[in-house]
Amino acid sequence: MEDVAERANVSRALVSLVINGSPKVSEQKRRRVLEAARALGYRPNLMARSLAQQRTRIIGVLVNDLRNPFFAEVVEGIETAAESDEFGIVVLNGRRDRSRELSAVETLVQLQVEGLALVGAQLDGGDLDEITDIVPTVVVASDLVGSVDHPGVDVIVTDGRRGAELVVEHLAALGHERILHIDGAHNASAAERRQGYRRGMEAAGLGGLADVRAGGDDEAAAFAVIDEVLAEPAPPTAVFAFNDLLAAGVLDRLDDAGVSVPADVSLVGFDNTFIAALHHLALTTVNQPRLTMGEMAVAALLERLNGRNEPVRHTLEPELVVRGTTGPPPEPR
Amino acid sequence: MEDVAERANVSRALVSLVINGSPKVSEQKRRRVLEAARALGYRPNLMARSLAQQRTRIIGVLVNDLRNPFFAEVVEGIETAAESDEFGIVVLNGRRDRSRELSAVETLVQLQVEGLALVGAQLDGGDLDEITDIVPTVVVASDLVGSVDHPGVDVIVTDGRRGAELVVEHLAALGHERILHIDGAHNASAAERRQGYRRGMEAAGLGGLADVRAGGDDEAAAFAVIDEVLAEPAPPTAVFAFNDLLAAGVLDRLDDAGVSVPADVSLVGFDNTFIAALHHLALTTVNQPRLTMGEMAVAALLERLNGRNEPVRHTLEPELVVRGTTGPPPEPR
DNA sequence: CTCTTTGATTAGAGCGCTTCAACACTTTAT
DNA sequence: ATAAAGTGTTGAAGCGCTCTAATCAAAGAG
Repeated sequence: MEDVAERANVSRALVSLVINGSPKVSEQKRRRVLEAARALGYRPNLMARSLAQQRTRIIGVLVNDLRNPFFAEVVEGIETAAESDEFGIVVLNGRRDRSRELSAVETLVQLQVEGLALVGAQLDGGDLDEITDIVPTVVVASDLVGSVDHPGVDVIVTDGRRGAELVVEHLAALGHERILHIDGAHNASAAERRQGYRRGMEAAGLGGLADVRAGGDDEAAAFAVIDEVLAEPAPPTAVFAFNDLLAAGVLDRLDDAGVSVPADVSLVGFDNTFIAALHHLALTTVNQPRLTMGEMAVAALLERLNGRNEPVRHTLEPELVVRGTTGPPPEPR
Repeated sequence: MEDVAERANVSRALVSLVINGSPKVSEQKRRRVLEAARALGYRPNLMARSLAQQRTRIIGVLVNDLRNPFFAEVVEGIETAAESDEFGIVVLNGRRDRSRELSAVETLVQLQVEGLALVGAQLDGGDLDEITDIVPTVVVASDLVGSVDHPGVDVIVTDGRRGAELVVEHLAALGHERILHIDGAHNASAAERRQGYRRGMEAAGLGGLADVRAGGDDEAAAFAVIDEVLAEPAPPTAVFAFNDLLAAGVLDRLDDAGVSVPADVSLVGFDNTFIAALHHLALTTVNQPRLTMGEMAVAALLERLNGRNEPVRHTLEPELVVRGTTGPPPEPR
């Protein structure tokens, strides 16, 4: 910067003004400065700028698992929205590990991000106690334990309970009774969907048949469960998996076992990722409006930055997407 | 920091030493400082630290498209490797748009990243001319035009030419002659695969039948092409798609048209993403060792930081993964 | 008891930028 | 003419940290 100033015969202060597009700089000097900057290949140091300005215009994003297309798309939504408000984002990947999530959040805070978006995070409310008085935080696509009454945390979720109910209603209407739920284990939205599943079963008069088994968040987690239930005397006629990835795993395993879908067993996923839409899977699933979620997350953070102080909670409506993996149960023999 | 120093009755310098784990601090003061820091909820400001230290320990990652699981996994590889060398990464998403890539690179440079990893970038060599004298750069999973003889750029790629040849060899061996290639359009590795396809066709004595059509990088791009070729008098008996996503789109469209795979048409993808492995697709494809690629990318950057000056180029071997979408061509009627 | 050595601590400059108050000009009003 | 107001420019302080060189205290050597 020094060099640029010298070359353009102006002060460092003026260079700063030009770079930041201040209106009160004469056209002549502006040109001189810009030219000098170009000639020298000058690039402002964002670190120094942030330090001096006391703001970074960066939103920190912690994402549970980048490999899950659902999260990747939520992040794209966040990025797009942030961009149009002149914010940048820094994405850190928790890689399905809670302790990594914790240290990632710490890193983001130290980076002085102005807002924190936790996408599908597994943290619990307590982990955030300190954080939230420092930086506005929004939890997206997962419902942290304890975040409910956390005054510093906004929440953007699809109503997982309702989504799960829709699934059960759909399956029950088709005539299914033994509906198994393979859950998302430690995954943050697992509890909610589990609860919705249970409620749905009760509502359908199938409360006694409710059966939840521990899954996880990717295909592999499904294998063991499927092997297990197929060996039982009365295997389920329908499976509701925590998400599409898990459902894809279920589908694979059922395939291996020679069980056909939906003739023998119906299958439902969650998230409506592009995988579900592939014709060869044609997975019945529950849609979450991911781009909207990303946008709302950014909107919530900006409102906080503009002074809002009460927590906000947006619950979006899930939508059942019926494709080819659900049908009536097989005739009992 | 000031406050911490005061509370612990020491100088700011000592606080710095403690925070950075310097060995020459008495146990007593270390304790005092740490306690004061905890009590005050002190968090070092990474911006300030980087500015003072003149280093960031950050590797900038530009990724072509986060929604493509292939790239997401390369990024995970990079992140893992970086982490074990005590580097952090900042991921920016080009979202399939070259101008966005350009500005993302600019942002990363201004962020003072110590290394730049371009994953699947569409930039061309010229875009990087200025950049590479500033920061070590490695191009991963794509071959930028002009990067070949760019002394400041390292390259980590799977041999796309060879991969494409493997595909054609496989199809030709099965008896296919009319093998269509739907390419990756502007995608950076498209040219290489196209070339490999052409060579493979020549080698198999099918040079005259080589047929390349413009695709893109996701499912949608495939639709138009499939509609087009199916309407032609002699449609292909095999399709080699630029990547798995594209192949999934092809599969969908063939399905719609009542064309069965592999009985009527064989189909091959590229990348061996988890999608290809789903039993219901069982896509024959070409594997790229993505985690290894990520690791090698980081390794290359670190070598640069340690003084290496000649460019390095690692070409990894692709591997054909035969699954269920390829078989002999239908008997001519 | 003084002199050196060693180890622990600190003052202060500096990292690259922004920004505020002050300054030198011009222009307009009086 | 002079004062007031407006423009464009600049010097210098300060953002939160690190790090070198200097200082101080304690221990060991002579």
